Amino acid sequence: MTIESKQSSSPSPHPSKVAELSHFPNPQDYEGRIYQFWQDGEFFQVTSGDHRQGSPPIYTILMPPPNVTSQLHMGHGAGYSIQDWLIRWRRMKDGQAAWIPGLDHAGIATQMMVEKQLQAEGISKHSLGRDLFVKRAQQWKEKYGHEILNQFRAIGFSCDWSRLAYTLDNKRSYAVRYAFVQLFNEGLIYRSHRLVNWDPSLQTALGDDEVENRMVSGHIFYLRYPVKGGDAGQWLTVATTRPETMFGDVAVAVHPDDERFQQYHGKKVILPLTHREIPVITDNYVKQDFGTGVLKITPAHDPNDYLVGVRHGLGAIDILNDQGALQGDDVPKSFQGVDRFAARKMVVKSLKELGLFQGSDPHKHSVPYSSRSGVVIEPKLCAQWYVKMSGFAKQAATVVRQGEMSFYPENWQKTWLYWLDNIQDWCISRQLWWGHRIPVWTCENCGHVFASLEDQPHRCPKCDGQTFSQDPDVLDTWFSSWLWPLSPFGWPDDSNELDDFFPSQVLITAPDIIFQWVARMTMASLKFQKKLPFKKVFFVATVCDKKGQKFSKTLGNGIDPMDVIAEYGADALRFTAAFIAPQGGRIKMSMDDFNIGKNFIHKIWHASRFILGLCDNTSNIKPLASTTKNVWQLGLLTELAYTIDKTEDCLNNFQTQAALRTLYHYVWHALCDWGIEACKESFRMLSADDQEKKEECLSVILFAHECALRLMHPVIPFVTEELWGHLPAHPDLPRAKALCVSKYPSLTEVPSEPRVHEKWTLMQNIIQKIRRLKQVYSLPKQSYATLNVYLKIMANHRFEDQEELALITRLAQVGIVHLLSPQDTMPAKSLIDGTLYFEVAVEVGDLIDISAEVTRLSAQIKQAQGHLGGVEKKLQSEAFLARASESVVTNTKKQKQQLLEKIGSLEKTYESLLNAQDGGL
RNA sequence: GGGGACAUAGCUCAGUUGGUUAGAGCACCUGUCUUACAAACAGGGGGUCAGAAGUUCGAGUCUUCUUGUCCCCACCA
Repeated sequence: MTIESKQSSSPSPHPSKVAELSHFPNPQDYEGRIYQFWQDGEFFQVTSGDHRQGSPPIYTILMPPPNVTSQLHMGHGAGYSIQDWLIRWRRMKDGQAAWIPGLDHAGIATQMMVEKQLQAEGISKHSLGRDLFVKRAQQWKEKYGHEILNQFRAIGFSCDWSRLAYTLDNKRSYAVRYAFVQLFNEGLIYRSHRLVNWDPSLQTALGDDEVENRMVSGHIFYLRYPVKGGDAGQWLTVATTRPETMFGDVAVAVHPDDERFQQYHGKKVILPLTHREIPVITDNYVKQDFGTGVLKITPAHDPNDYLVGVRHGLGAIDILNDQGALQGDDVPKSFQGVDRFAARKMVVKSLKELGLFQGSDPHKHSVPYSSRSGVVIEPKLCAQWYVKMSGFAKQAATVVRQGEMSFYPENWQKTWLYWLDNIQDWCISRQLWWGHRIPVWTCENCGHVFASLEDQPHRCPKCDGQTFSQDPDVLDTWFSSWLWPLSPFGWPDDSNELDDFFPSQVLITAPDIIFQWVARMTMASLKFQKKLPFKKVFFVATVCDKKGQKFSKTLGNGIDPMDVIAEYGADALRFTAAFIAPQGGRIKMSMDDFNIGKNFIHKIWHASRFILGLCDNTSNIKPLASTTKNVWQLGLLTELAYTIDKTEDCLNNFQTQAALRTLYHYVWHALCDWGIEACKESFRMLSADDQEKKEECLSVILFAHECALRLMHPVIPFVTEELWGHLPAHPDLPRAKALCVSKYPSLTEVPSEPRVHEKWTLMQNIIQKIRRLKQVYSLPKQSYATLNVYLKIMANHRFEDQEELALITRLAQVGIVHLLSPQDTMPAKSLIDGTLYFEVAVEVGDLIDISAEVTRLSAQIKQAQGHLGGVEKKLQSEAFLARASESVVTNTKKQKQQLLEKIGSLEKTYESLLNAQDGGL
């Protein structure tokens, strides 16, 4: 079924087609109504299964599901606007396109928001209990999920709402369990006791990607550890940024070759404050020239020390509890329960009292922070679940190396490969309550540990036992996100939907989740479906404030899309976001920028008003094929054809900014500045009874205008849909029920003639030069209607048609334009300008003193001669003639000829001006 | 330390196999309420393309270095 055959049977969304458009577009008058119309028409819903009867596969884009932590910000607004642009474009082009909407439960981020909320209410999460806490989180999700969906509609996103998926709903949860169980049974998920990133505030392990390293100005402290059996005052001085971890020290290490410490090899030192004895070990890891050359080894609280500890079989002493306070048998009584930062000061103070503190130096170093809670991460030894990544990473790297998957901009490839080639296993367990519960069970009878697809397993696979305990932890939120290319389509059940929508065509997302999300989706799809989830990944720009700082809640520098919509309208938001978004990199955005979009909408609104006005007098609109097209008409249509061609080319390569600039130029300049203005003049020149010619004008301008609406619709859907409804249909542009499902203009449907376009451009240049002379020399306005203008054409275009000269005359607002042959002499007392292709003279007589023009003309001649000099030098160079391509040489020769002609003509004019000046004196 | 960039008009940025005299939007200046649009129209001014060297007949574009800014990854206690 083609779109065009769905002829209008539903009521129009518009109150009245003949109603005058208001003077100023007010988006609030129509945006809500239009969106309702789209929804009622179900225009964005995709019927799956259609394509298997011979239609092409469905063009699909997966929306990166926004977190339900809070409402959307302009970062979403900008990134999603681009997606909606592309999906609307494809829908109009192909007849079907699916944008799959979703919401992400955002495990840790949402849990934190709920905890904060509880804290504000004075409720502790533990007193509330797990079940009630999850209920609170669900309420949070309902509230913000609802708000987000409202925002989507307000911005005009054309998602297929019937396919809305949520990472924590039943189907998606089943997919998560299925994936987990499969990987578990294959041995790709395992449990391991090792050092993890611990967030003492949220009291959970974090993935490496949830840790943010910040440069901090701190101190490096020098602590003296007395040597066992040594003289009083004999000690080794260690350098550390974390004195409070000394109770967990298991050794001090020096470099084996460090001559300063040879005598201590094999000896022991006494840990101050606890009097525990620890060995002096040697390890190449120690840098002799850093600090004191003596390193304290604290395996339980430092990743590097951990490795040293493992190498030397030292064991580890954990001295911190889950909240980050000191605790344990090795911690002296007075330090028990003291927070790590308070303990730092206490240790320094105590050592000072003992004379074992040797001072401190300011020290800049990087400190890991939780990107969630913002507190300092504590490395902690504990058991967590991991996914073995090496196999996944290899595959994901290979597909990119072999060019099966590509990035826009492509430089992300290196980042991708570097990460995958150095990948660490993925820690997927979190000590949280909000998320997918880990489907691992322990049989209480035999102790067997197994993963289960069932909500509640019935019997132990090993001993038939019937009571089990489930792992209390939940999965990393990305463990559901990485299934996103599959889970919205019924996976893992055998599903036709999957055939329809998997793989999708392109992923459009922010570059900062390339590892967490993009890479892992690639891995999951390759693993579970043996296919890439998408072959192209387009990274949108990051939205920042004017200073280049990323929008953030804490800084309060963000822009709320709803504020933008209230002040400027959704179309202005979308247009502006697309217009200022660079290719990659960052968008520096401020509220004022949305005037760009607002102005454009204003412009297209008024163009429509004008054309609607023309339609009032003429009911008959001819097909284009039946019209004889004059220069501006064919010129405009050709420009339209170029625009269609270039836009398509840009969009295919995700060059959205170039595409939008092309469209902007067409609408504002080609259509409004030149097309409509020429159309007005044509109407004025035609006699009242020349109805046929007027109908031809109308046909062309209406066609060019409706194509503009169609071309712009994916970017500014509301205003174009609204205007489209007011304008009469053009016979060459069949209409569907709505603009959003009408056909996108295609090159083959637009008459074009490059030679005529060239001529129309030449005429525009001539008109601009004449206007320039009038204004630069401040000719009195009263004289305009009687000005004589002389025109020489050197380009290969003929101006025999009086209508064309008349059009120049009218658009340039002069009295009359006379055509001269290139050999003729320009009249005396005139102002001259031109290019290589033409020359114009505005005869001014004694209106103004032309001595200034004499000076300007001589400067012009000089400039042209300079240019000629350069060209001649090129042509005299044998190297140039020998090595430059033939077309370049030909062009250069042609250029030389044109320059010579121009200079000749200018000199002639110069002479006559001089004579006129003399004569006038 | 490793990697990725960026540096073009006052501001934000285009400039995709090197090829006429480098463009746009905003801002600025001048004129105009010309019956779609003053949120507009018409016109104008403004850039030794960060600096240096090299490759080339020819460099904003390619190579190297220098300077300045940003991002990512890793991390020395």
